[in-house]
Amino acid sequence: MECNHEREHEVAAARAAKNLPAQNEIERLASQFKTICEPSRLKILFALREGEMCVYHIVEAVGGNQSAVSHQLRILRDNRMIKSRREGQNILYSLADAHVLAVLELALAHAGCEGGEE
Amino acid sequence: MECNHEREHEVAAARAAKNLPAQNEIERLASQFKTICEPSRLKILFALREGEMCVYHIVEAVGGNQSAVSHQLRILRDNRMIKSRREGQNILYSLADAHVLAVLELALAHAGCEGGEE
DNA sequence: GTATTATATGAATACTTATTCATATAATAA
DNA sequence: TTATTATATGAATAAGTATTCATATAATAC
Repeated sequence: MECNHEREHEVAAARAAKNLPAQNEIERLASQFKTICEPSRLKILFALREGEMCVYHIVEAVGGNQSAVSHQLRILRDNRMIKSRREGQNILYSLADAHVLAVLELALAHAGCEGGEE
Repeated sequence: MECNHEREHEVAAARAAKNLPAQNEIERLASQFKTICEPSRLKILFALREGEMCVYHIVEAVGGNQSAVSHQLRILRDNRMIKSRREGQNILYSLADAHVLAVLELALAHAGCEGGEE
């Protein structure tokens, strides 16, 4: 493989290699996306748009069983998508910050426009 | 599990359930994020910021072997993140549209601010 | 103290997916 | 036609991960 392209493309390739984000930044990005690439976890995030909720109510809102939801909450929390605080016997979860929502809404808008109106 | 919270929280849960995006929309979102949650694929997308490139140059820019890159290009293309056109023996790839870049840049900005300056 | 309720978590299983290797296709050159 | 170059792809393997089940922790009530 030696590629018979114009030099223009070669330059783009060299610049691309040089302008790639650092490996650790790429990996951080990847794990952020990995955190929100599962329907079960996306549902939790969308549910938390309504505000702080305990595990029981999250389960009610998104379906599934308590153990599965708890595991997913853990993953979301470890990846800083959500935060939690204890209140008596309950643990209340909420979105970590506005950025999370921003990415979701942006992607939602993108997904929505595949119908053709653009 | 019966939850001893104020009625306020119950209402949030009910609204959350009602306001969840439709299941098929959730799944479409999930697969979009799944498409970009792998470092190898993220690198390809970032590389293509510089413009159209053939497979050989993409391999040069992101590393790895040709087969692996081709497989990832396929996944990116099937999920409409990139598009391709043939030019002689080469296949030139490019970003599908500006939305892709927008999500990446937004996430990149988010990732960048964990250092503390917010 | 014991009982109950809310949540978390380790381990096992099942599912998904990335990567590699070998080979196929498709364009071009001779 | 055959040879070469660029890219794609099926199959196998290996790595990752979601879900379930059973159990643990932690707060509260008795």
